[in-house]
Amino acid sequence: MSQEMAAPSDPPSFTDPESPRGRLLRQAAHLFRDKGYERTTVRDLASAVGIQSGSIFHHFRTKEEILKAVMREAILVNTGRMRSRLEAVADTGEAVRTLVQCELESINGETGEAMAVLVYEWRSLSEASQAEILELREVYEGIWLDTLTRAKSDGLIEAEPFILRRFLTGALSWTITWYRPEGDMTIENLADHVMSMLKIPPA
Amino acid sequence: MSQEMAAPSDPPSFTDPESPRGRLLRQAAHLFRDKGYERTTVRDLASAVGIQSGSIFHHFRTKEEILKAVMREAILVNTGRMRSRLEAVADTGEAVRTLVQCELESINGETGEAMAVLVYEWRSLSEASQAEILELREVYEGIWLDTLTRAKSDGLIEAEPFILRRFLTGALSWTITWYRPEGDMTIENLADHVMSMLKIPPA
DNA sequence: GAATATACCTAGCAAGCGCTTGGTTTGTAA
DNA sequence: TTACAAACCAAGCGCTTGCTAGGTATATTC
Repeated sequence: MSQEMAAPSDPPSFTDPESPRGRLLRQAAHLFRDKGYERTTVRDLASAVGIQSGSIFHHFRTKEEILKAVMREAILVNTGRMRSRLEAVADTGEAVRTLVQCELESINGETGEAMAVLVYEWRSLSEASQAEILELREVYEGIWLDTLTRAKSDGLIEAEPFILRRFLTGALSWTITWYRPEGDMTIENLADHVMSMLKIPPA
Repeated sequence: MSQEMAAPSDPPSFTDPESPRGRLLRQAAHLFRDKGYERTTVRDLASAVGIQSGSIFHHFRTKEEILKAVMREAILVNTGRMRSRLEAVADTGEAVRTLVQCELESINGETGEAMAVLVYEWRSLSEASQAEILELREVYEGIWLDTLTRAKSDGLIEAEPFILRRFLTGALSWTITWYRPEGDMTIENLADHVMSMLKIPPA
């Protein structure tokens, strides 16, 4: 006789990538990015990790919860990395560059698929989940806005921090559609291009 | 006794917005943008235009063909408008500004919903349809690239036209997520911000 | 006034979907 | 050895989906 234990949902921290849950999240990010959330079935996801479709629901209560978890962990990882990189930086111009570089890495590095899912599959979240994820995003955006505001009062940039951040969000996130890390151009080169567009001189 | 006539697919030109097909396309753009293509059912679309779900297939052979038509007409309309506006412009800097302004209007004006669908629902097209739409996009992108290349050889911009165009694509298309035409900022203001970021002086 | 085309309706099929249920296997630790 | 939880399987339910079939109403054209 077996008893039902509710599938766990929001762990306090990151998921171990080698755990069954971690492998599931990685494959989910890949499939959701590749085919879109709605066009990815739980059967697709299950066979990608080599289990039966029903077994998914031992790890997550619903399909949507998988999507939410993918987004959640992506933001948490990238907010954390941004924070720790900023600690080593005093100069404001250098701080802006650090943020640009971090965001390019988020988008084009290991968490890239999850970040793309975050942008493209937003509407597939319920309103409750959207609010939950939005809260995490606001922490991330707060760091950006603080830094840009400092750059403005230091006279490094002319534009409104709000508007500049929005142009940057678009320009940087769009790199996922065309930038190929295996090509000639490095992420550092990319960041250089951005910085020269912003008229901020190298530190 | 009724005989089957295949539903029409690609008309030579634009669809009359007042025709049943036109109304369907407008509602489709709206719903696809609002809820996403996959989450919009033919029943949703039918009831939005006030007909039965089966009647949709009198006008389009498949649901995907509706998506394709939405994208097709959006590109055609905007390529046409861009072309005609450029005719009145000689100065290269002014030409760049015209393109920026046109694209902002495409994204935030009447065709905005269709343009958003073009960006967000790309993966819902079959490969064959993707190729078809890509051909139309390449005409549009050709105009951009010609103009930016001219601006570069005139010394107006420093960046590679290819890369600059990509940054611009991202930054401009992202405006749909935050810019509100009914607010204080006009599209001209927005274009001004972009031009100042590109260091191109007013004509 | 017969023929034809357009625009729609009613009813429903076949397939695919997320998810549930009840159970088995495997690993860990007392 | 027994106890127990985590990880998974096999089967399938109930519902929604895109789409089809066969028919009707109305307007236009010859």
